[in-house]
Amino acid sequence: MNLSEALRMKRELQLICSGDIGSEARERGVDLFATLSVYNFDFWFDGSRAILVLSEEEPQLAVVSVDGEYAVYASSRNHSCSELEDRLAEALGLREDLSSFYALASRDPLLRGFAESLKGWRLRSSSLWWALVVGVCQQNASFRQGWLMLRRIVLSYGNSATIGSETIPLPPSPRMVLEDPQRLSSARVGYRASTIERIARAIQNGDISEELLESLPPRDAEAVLRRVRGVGSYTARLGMALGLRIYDLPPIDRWVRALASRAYSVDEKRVEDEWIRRWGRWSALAVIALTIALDAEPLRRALERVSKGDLAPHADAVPTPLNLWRWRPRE
DNA sequence: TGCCAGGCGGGGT
DNA sequence: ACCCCGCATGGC
Repeated sequence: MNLSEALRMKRELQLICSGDIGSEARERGVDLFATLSVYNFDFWFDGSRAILVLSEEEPQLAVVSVDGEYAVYASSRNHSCSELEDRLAEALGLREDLSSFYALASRDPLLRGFAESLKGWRLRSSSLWWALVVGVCQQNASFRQGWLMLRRIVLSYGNSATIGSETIPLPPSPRMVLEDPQRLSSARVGYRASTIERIARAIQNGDISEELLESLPPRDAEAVLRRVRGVGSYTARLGMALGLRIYDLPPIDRWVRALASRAYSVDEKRVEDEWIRRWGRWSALAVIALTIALDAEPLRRALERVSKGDLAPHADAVPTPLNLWRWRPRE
């Protein structure tokens, strides 16, 4: 199947199975609304139901409501229910025990406000492919611009699946990007386009795979990712966190560097060591939590908020990590 | 208008 | 080990 066929097909998905994770979420202290809404787009979350993309190439989706009802779908019935349910639990971080992370956060000068207001949040993970694309789109751009680029990548490839009468946009798979790399320019990702293409190629030819990276120590996994031109330490580490739940190495950018230098009273050159000393195996998760806590505000304002002790996300600001799903940019 | 933004690589010293 | 620059694009 080539790209134009894929676009035309709008593949109709089959229900594989359904159930309810509401009570398991409650037992584990998971706040499903926070988990489903944070860093999500309007076309994947509407305030009560979220779409989780479990696979882009051969579409597999889960629909999950904030009270825990779920259904998983795939393009053919040849999928085992339990396999897809495991993927859903993994994508939601449902079985990840974050109690030691929140214990650290509640005593931390940057994250105590986050710990108070979002204790039940879990990171939603994506495919490694999409996690890396997210990282590339944050390179040398504002938060807002990065998420505009990601939106346009999803919408301009037109990969989608249908469930009944509903059409759900999906990110392009690596293969789709390689078949039509031009669409990246229509998504206006600038010089990042060639990096995204190289990532797609590395995944297609097997240089990069989730299985390989999970089998390696984090620093070796980082080195494998950095062999792709345009993928540096920040992008590699963010990709490992968002795609594989490997949090040992923090994606330190200039924003985190400046904030941590201030709050922890260390020289900017020593921020990475200090961050790892404080956060240990939760280092990358703590970075992501900080962007949520400070609403990904531009550095100057984020620094002001740290001095004022204004450390909890603002419920009404848009677009922010918390409220990205409420944002509908024109175009 | 020109400058900068949640990087990166390639060039210098 | 640093330091410095250019790079597409968008927002101010």
